[in-house]
Parts: sequence; structure tokens; C-alpha cells
Amino acid sequence: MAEGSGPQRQDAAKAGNAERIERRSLHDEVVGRLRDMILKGELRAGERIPERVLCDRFGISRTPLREALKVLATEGLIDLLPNRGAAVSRISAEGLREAFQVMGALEALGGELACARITEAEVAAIRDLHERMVGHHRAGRLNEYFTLNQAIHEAILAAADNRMLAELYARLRGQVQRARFAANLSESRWRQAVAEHEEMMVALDARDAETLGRVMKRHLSNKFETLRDVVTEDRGTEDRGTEDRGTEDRDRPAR
Amino acid sequence: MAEGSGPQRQDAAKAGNAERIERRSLHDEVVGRLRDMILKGELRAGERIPERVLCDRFGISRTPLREALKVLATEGLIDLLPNRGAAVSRISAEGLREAFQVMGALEALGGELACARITEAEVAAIRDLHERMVGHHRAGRLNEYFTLNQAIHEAILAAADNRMLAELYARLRGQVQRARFAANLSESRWRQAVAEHEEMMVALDARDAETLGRVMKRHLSNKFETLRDVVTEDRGTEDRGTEDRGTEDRDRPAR
DNA sequence: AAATTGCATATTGCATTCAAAATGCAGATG
DNA sequence: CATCTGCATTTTGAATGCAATATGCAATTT
Repeated sequence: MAEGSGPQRQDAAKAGNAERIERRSLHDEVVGRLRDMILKGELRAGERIPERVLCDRFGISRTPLREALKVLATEGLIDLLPNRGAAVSRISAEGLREAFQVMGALEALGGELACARITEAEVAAIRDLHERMVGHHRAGRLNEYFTLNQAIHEAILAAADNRMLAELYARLRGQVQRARFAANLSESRWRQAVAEHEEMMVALDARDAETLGRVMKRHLSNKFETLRDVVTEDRGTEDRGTEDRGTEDRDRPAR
Repeated sequence: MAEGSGPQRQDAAKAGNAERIERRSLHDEVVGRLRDMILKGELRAGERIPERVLCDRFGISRTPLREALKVLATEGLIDLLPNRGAAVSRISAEGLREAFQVMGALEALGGELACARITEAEVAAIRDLHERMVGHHRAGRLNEYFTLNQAIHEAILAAADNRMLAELYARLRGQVQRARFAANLSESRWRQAVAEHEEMMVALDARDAETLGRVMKRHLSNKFETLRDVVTEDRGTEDRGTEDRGTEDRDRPAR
């Protein structure tokens, strides 16, 4: 999507296409792109982001970029230091705790609401996800486990039929996800998590809203406990091979 | 050193701001001002906001204004229509329900967390607020009742010691507040609300987190029920197709 | 006469430009 | 030798200008 040559965007000029023409404005595009970069760890926590660098990278002027930065600051992904530019926000252990508490409440709510509305088919789909997830656990496939784990939570939240809830949850999850706690997960914690998921399935089958909510909340709380041990030093980019520097220094633009 | 004021920043301090150093950037200032205007109803829901008008009103150029609009759009207070400007977002009955569900979960969480951390002095302060609130109820002073009511909820949330929670809650409350449900409150509903607050105090005194959370959640749910009746009566179920038919001056509850 | 089309105007999106603050460095000063 | 001060450079904050899209009106067509 990085047609970085010209600021002009001529999209979908072809006729006969009855589809909706995708006309995202530049700043919207930039918001999405930057958000991805931060969430994927391409921009590390604490890293300063000179406007010029991003302008060059995206091939746009500073105006839409600055608008995008304001949006991301509102979402909490970056910090805007007055007259000193933007920096990828660093999530503290304290902030992590707070986020997990809130996410726990939101998940619990999602579970409760889902119990009231979910269809048999949706439950069946979740059960399928669950069983495949358990299989991955037994086989020790952590990555696949996490993918399905997340899919299950998303499916429950989707069944809750509350856009605002889903949106807030997604935002918090985005912030938390940067901590990358996935890698480290002791066998006992993992077993515990799977056991909690079993409880969740039972409650969901019974449409027991209160129990489901309570279990999910506890589940999140335990998730945080797991994570807290890992974090304390919040830089955990394991899949980016580009870790070279020490703690925090901004890199030279090098252009 | 250089003389103080340049030709820039002509009437940034229009209202006689003799406060701290004007360290706030223009767009920040504008965000706050616009948010207030929307929350206070000076800009009505659905109203289009031409950039030029606001630029003239604030005496600034379009750049910081546009940055502010992006932020407010992220907060959900305005909608940004591509190439067609901004409009104050209209909260639907559906959105209201969703917001109250989420707020209920957040309040419940706040109550639970507060039970674990709150000090005796804080409880005493809340009890004082509560008793004064009950007095206002008995005397039929609705406005004073609402003020203290809000103060109580805020105090509990503050005791929860979770900034993220407080921030999210404040944002949702802002959105909901625009519906102006305060005015109408039947006697029976009012009594019920006070009774729920009594329950809350009991649970808080006992530091019974689970009960407090449950009660607060139910309290919010009932609050929504009250509000829903008012809203549906106010304007018929928010048909989203028609934007402005005779919108000269509707819903000004004249409080 | 109603609907459609073409043009003029207004508004938005983005780029560029200008001003102010911050940062870095060299020289002065104790 | 360490620290402070003044200047130059860099970077951010805000304003203006230009191109593209939308809106409104009038003339034309059926």
C-alpha cells in the first residue's frame, strides 16, 4: 500500500465496478499503518519518532502525519511531549495491572451478555475452537494455542453484541499486546489457563452468565499474574531480529 | 531576552486567562474547549461544524483545529465525514444501551477495587456525601441530589486507584451525559435509586467487593432503564435516516 | 414542467512556508 | 578543568496556499 511516489491518489478508476470505492484519507491510512507498526513492535516502546522520518517513510507531508499522531496519542499508543515530539508510549507495570483489571471487567461483561444472546451455532463454533486449542496445548504448540485462545475470546466478545465494548477491549488489548508475554508461559500456568477455559465452556454451555463472567474475570487476572513475572523490564521484542542497542537511545535517521 | 509577545497568538488568552504559563498547545486547548461545548450542549447533536466557523470563533488557523477534530472523533464525540466535514455525533438508543452496559461493568469493577483499598476516612467521606444526598432526596431537590450522586460515584471510582478505569469511565460518561436524562425521574425510580445507594453503602462498609460490584452494576442498569423511557419519549427512537427535519430547536429540556 | 447536466462557488485535504522552541556545540569564564 | 553562556542548527507548532471534491444554481433537454 505504500505507493510512496506521488501524493496523488487515483484509486479504482476502473468502471463497471459496483463496489464501494475505498477512499481512505491519508491521515486515516497513516493512523492504521502506525498503529500496526507499534503493535507489531517495529517501533519500540520509548522510541522517539521524529516527524521528518515518518514523513519520508510514508512519502507524505507533515500535516496528515501530525493529525495521525494526535489520534494515536488519544488512543494511548504514543506520548506527545510538548515541543519535543512523539514517543512510542511505554506501558508500565502499573499500567499493565490497570489495563488487565479493566479488560477483566470487560471480558466478564462480554461473557455475561453473550450468554443471553448467543446462538447454538455460535456456541458450537466456539466449542470447536476450544477443542482445537486444547489439542494445541497437549501438543505443546504455543503459537497455535495463542491464536485460538485469542479467537475464542474474540468470538465471545462478538456474541455480546456491543460495539462499544468490543472497541474498548480491542484498544486495551492492543496496548497490552505490546508486552509480548506470550513466549514465556510455565507449564503449570498453561494448564491452569486451559482449565479455566474448560470452566468457561461449561458456563457458556449452561448459559450461566454470572459464572462465565466470574471465570473470565479470574482468567484475566491470572493472565496478568503470569505476565507480571515476565515483564518488569518492558522490552520484549523477540521476533524482531533488530535488537542491538542497550536500553534506550534514539537511532539516527541515517538517510 | 526577547520581548514577550510576538504577532502570533493574537487572542489566545481571550477570556482573561491569568493562569499558569500557557504551556498548552493550541490544539490541546481547542480539544478541551470543543469537548466542553459539545458536552454542555452548545453544539447540538447532529450539527455540522464547518471548519471556518470554528476557526473564526477561536481565532486560530485550520491546522490546530483539524488536529483537534481528529482527536474528538477518536473520542467519539464527533463524526468525520470524508470530504464533508465534521458533525457532532448523535448517540443512538443502541449506543446508549451499549455505553450503559460498559459503564455498569466499569463501575462494578471500581466498587470491587475500592473495597480492597479504601481507607476508613474515605468511607466516612462517602458516607457523608451519601447522607446529604438522601437528605436532598427527601427534600425533593433533584439538582443537588444529582450533584452528590455523581460525587459519590466519582469518589468510589477514585478509591479504586486505576487511572485507566477512571479515564475510560469519564469518557463514556461524557458521551452519555449529552442525553440529558437528569431532568425526568419518576418518584418510584428515584426511591429505587436511593435504595440502591443504601445497599452500596452497606456493602462498602462491609468491604464486600462482590456485593458492591453487583449492586453498582444493577444500579447502572436501572439508570439506563430510566433513561431509555425518557429518550424514547423525547424523540422517537432515533431514526437514523432523516437527519434534520425541523431541527431548529428541539430537545432543550430547559433545566 | 420535471429532471438532468454543466458551471460557479464553497469546503475540505494536503503541501508548503514561517515562527518559536529545543538541542548541540564552541568559546568564554571561574 | 569544569561550568556557563551565546550562537547555529534542528525540530516542532501554526498559518497560508493550492488542488480536489462536494454543493448549489441555472440553463437545457425531453
